[in-house]
Amino acid sequence: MKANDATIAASDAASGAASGAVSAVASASARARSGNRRAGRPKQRILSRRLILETALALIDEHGVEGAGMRAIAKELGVRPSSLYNHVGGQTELIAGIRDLISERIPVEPFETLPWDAALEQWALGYRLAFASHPPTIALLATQSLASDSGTARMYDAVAAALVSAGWPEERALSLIVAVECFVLGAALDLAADNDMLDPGPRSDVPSFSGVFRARARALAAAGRRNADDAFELGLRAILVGLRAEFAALT
Amino acid sequence: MKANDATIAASDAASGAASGAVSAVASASARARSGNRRAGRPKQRILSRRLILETALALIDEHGVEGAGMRAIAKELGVRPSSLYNHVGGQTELIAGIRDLISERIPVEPFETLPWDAALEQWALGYRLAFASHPPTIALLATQSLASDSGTARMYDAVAAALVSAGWPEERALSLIVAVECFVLGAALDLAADNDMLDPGPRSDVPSFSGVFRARARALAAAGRRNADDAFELGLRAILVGLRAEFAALT
DNA sequence: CTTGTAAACGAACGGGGTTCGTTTACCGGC
DNA sequence: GCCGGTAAACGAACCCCGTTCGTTTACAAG
Repeated sequence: MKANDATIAASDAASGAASGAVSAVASASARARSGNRRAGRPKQRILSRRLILETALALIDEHGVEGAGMRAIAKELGVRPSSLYNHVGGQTELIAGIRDLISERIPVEPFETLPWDAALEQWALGYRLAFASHPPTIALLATQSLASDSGTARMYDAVAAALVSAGWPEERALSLIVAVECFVLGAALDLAADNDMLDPGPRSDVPSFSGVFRARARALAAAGRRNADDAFELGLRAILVGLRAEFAALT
Repeated sequence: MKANDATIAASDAASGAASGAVSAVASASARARSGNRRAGRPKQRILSRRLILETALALIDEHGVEGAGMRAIAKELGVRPSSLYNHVGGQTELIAGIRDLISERIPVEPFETLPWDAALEQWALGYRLAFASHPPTIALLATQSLASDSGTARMYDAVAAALVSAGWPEERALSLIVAVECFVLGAALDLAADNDMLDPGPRSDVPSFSGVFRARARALAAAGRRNADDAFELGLRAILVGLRAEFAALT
């Protein structure tokens, strides 16, 4: 027993009576409660794996990947960091969970109705968009293996089934998927970077680079388009043209 | 003055006399000296910016990106962490330096002799290879802006000059470069991942995925090729086919 | 010889992920 | 209806990290 138990119990009783007033700032997703909670299992569950993952994702979107550490998530949920470990195994497992959360939002329905090449295009667009909404996760996704990542596996399954039934040989389908995925992930990284991350500035030792940079900036500004989008569309179109040619050469 | 100054001085004198025996494990690149060095400027320089960067890169290659922190670099060099800050501004600057080190090794000579499409292919191969040798840096590179990154800018300059003089419109050259780069970086990430990171294992809920995974594994094992290489070659070929078509449509 | 600066050390600081023991609530069996 | 086991919170550590700051020494310039 510690000396300040009385104080804690008192403050907890107060928060129990007037909890509405104390946690008045509670937002749509459970916000931090300023009143301390005393040790022991709470009367009603506070955390869940799902809630933790979604809070983490929200924090990433708000403050970037540095603002979404274990301690930050706990703070956002009005909880001690150690409590999180009752629901998730650790940070790497948490990251895997977040990735799954995002992967599930990539639509694969196009493969059910469209021809393989058009569906592939839609898939690439959706894939990039899903991660574009959460830029900082891309590096994490890319870094970490997705061994038992069920959501992502299911996505691959849908794509693979469509490609095979469209006529692609079984042993080539996965490389095709991975190739497109490489481009999409690279494009997502590009999207996460600063829009003028390539700006050579006033340097004079790279005239050709400065020239094409400014020429593109002018052209895209006139059309009201973003740099990254232009490159993505160009690349995706090129890949699809090439894949169609490859497919035609199969028969 | 602290209480244990005598001890430190004594141990230092000993290492001065028998330093050869103490640091017998010194490898080709300066390895850690086990004998303590006393405070104060050393008689001959120990560190330099270049040495730190190269040590960091070597450590990344050996132990991955987690084994290449400030403290680890210092240990490898037989130096205290704080000493590094006399030569590099911090970790982010250090990462930028490493990236520059790698970028400089991507050959751009092909653009001087080959036609634009063949040169682009060689460039992509060299680009991927340069980062493939240092997998963990890819995520770092992708994460961090390369504003005043001179080495990389010079690389872009060479590529841009060749494309424009080959007939590509100035305002499209950069998007072309970025598109190819997206694919290459994505492929490099793929290369950094586990070779069987996609292995669905014994799951039964993703039959098509399991099917194409095993079919590819069998086919590539028979041919003695790596998964990532197959996808990269397929994708690069496709992109080049598409870009040639785009180029032909220009005129 | 003095003075300034460069380059090392060593002790801290703040913040991160994680672990472990404690406390309390609930749930299922005697 | 008690009673033990388990779940879920707390809180206090632990160790690692990047970084800063003051100190100490070597050397070079006036």
